[in-house]
Amino acid sequence: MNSGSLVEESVGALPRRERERRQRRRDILDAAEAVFAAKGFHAASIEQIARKAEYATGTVYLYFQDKEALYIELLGEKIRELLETIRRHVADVSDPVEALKILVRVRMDYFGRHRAFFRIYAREGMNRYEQRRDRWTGVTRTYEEYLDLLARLIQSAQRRGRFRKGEPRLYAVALSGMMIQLTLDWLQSPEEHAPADRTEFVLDLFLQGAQAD
Amino acid sequence: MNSGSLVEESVGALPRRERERRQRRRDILDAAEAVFAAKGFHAASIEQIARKAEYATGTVYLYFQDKEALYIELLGEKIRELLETIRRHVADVSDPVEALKILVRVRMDYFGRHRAFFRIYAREGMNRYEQRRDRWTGVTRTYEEYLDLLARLIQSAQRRGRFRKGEPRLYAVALSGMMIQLTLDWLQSPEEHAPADRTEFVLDLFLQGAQAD
Amino acid sequence: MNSGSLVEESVGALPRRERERRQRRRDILDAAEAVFAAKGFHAASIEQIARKAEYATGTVYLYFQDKEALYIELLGEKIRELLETIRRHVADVSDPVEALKILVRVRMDYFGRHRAFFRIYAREGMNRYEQRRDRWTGVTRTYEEYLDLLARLIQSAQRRGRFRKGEPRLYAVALSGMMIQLTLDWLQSPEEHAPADRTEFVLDLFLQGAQAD
Amino acid sequence: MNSGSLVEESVGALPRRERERRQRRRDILDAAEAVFAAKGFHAASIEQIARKAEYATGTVYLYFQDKEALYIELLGEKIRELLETIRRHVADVSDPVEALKILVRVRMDYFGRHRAFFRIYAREGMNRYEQRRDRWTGVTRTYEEYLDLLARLIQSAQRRGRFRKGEPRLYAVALSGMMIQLTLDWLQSPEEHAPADRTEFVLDLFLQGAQAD
DNA sequence: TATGAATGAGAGTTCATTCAT
DNA sequence: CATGAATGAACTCTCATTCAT
Repeated sequence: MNSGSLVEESVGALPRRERERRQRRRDILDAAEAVFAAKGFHAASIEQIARKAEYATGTVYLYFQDKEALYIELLGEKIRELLETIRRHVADVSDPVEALKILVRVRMDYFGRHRAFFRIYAREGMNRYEQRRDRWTGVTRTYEEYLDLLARLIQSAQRRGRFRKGEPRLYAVALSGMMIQLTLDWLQSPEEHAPADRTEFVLDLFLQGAQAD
Repeated sequence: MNSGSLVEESVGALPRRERERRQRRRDILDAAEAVFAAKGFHAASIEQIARKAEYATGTVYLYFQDKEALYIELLGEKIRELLETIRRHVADVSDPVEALKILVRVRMDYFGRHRAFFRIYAREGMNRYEQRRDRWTGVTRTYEEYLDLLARLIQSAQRRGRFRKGEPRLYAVALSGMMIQLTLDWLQSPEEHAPADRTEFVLDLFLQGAQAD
Repeated sequence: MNSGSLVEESVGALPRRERERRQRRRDILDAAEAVFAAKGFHAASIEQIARKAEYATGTVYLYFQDKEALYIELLGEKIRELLETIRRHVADVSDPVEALKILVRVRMDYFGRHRAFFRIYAREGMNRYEQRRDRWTGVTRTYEEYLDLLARLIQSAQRRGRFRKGEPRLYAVALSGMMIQLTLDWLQSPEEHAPADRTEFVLDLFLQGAQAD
Repeated sequence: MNSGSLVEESVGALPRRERERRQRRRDILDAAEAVFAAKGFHAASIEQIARKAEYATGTVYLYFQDKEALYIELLGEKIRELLETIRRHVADVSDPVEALKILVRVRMDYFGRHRAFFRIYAREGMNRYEQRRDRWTGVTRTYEEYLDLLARLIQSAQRRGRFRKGEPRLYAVALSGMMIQLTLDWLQSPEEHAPADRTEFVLDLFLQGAQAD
């Protein structure tokens, strides 16, 4: 029993080394999120990020190749997380309109809880810095997957006669735009309304706008 | 004749000095628009802007206090221009829904024709750099005026029973978000659709979404 | 007369702007020579060079693309100067052995007077830093021209039966090696001998070594 | 048996601890030779050397005080080795001219077989980095011993009337310079000649150059 | 004793801004 | 006024060295 537990010490968990390594990456990513959100890519400095994460400048470079790589990884991770959260919530829902409602709620909620990330996403989101555009393919692809998911739900609703005709991608983009702008506006205003209000507002507007006559 | 021309030199026009001064400002603003649009605020350099405008670096500083001031003035001017164009078109239209249609068309058209500006507006638009937030009040105010105009039209339509209830400002923001995102998407995609298509798409979606039952 | 002199003000000379520009380049090159000689390429810093030349760091970059470009230009210029000095002295000398004597004397003298340069030349001389090897072609070519000149004189002496057979380039390289090493040794020793002594020593050794039996 | 092996463990050899210690030093020195030769002192990094030797970065510092100490020790060891090889070959040769021939052949051969070392020796050889010149005394002294050996052979030949008069050290330095430069040139050229050719070339040139009339 | 992650000083380079001409 | 060379602070990134494990 004892020896067994000794053996199993790291079963089901990562070895300490790797665990710590990931923690530090996390620390840096979190600090980067805050700083990038506050200042944007260029105005943010590696030293600020390092200081905020309570590491030395050089340490950042042990975990990320350079400033842009850190930025991309941050964005990619967050978008992936959002996409996966949405997928999880939508997975078992067969009614596409119902699924859309859930998607909008999850997304508005996610943005409400990750304001720092949202600032980056909305304001500098798909900006590309430097020359190496290939580095961005991962992020771009994830973003496209998210749009595809939205578009497929809309298409599905159209086929069932619930939504009227029209290019599904355009509906997806328009819906996305409403959510982004309403969240941005909410972030800047002195929190009059709860973000939940805006969620239902978006849903009402979009669902009536898209519904079949 | 001679004396006449002497007198008329500055009749109905600004004195030469002032005229030239404005022309130079214009040159610089135009160059700045192109360069900021292509590279974003930080990556753009004053020297590039000056060279593009065919002036020396130092000259820029005779017309604008610093880089940020130039950026803000450019943005403010463009938004003001947009707002005034909209106002002109909407002025004599008494039906608020009709006015809204015109507003959307004018705005989508404006963005379609001022892509350089739109890149700035959408991507870095409301980003503030530096600490001095007060500098931005002018731009912010103009932007708010534009949103107010939108909101008032919506409120007007609500009062006439054409639109259903709901915070007018939220409708305004949502409509704005759709337009921005659809234009952005159009800028990045390989021009499948004409932007005009997207204009009518936005109108259909919004008007049905907002209409009273 | 007066007006004539006014017109001729810059005849036969460079305009002030260009003159000053060259002077500053000179200042920087001179400072770079001293610093590179004392520390070698890597250990020398742009800031040291700038400070020595009494300019700001950034100024160096107005005249040279980067650190390596400055280094290459410095080396190239000096070697070119040496080559031209030699050519000038040798031009009218028809006897190849006599020309060789002059060449050796000029070169030893040049090194004696440009010790800083010599340190660079001898110790790090043909080292290439960074990846861009093409940048070096100019310098390399000039150096090869110098070796060719040496080799041609030797070949000429061989044809006249003054020197014995053997690959002229090897004689050139060997002679070059003697001069370099003797100068290096002289630089490090407490100036016992005048460098002129070493010049005659090299000549005696080489000419007897190479002479036909 | 057991006790025997226990006893013999360190018979005729160093204790295991010390043996291992020396082995590690060797490993590191060998790796350092390759890396320094390929990149030069500054561009080489301790981490590269450690990785090449298959140790961790920190381990290098258990065996050498710092980067410069490692560099100096490497150089010193190699020069010592060369000096000893020469001494061994020359020890029993009574004719100084014969001994010189052997010396040149051994040295050219040594350089041909230790190109990595030669690159260091010739290109950065006597460069000193940092301020602490005293660290270099060991290397310098060994180098001087080598030059002395050369000079003594020459002096000996002079006394026997085989070589003409002249400062023996200058002959030594000149001979050294020829060898260095010819080897360098050979390293850079597309191996036309075998290095052995150059060895005989050096001997011919020097011996005839130095011989008494 | 060996490890290798963390450190942080220091390097090269850029560019907003100033100012003598 | 217009110019554009000079400035120097600030930034990204590297790497010799240290030290907890």
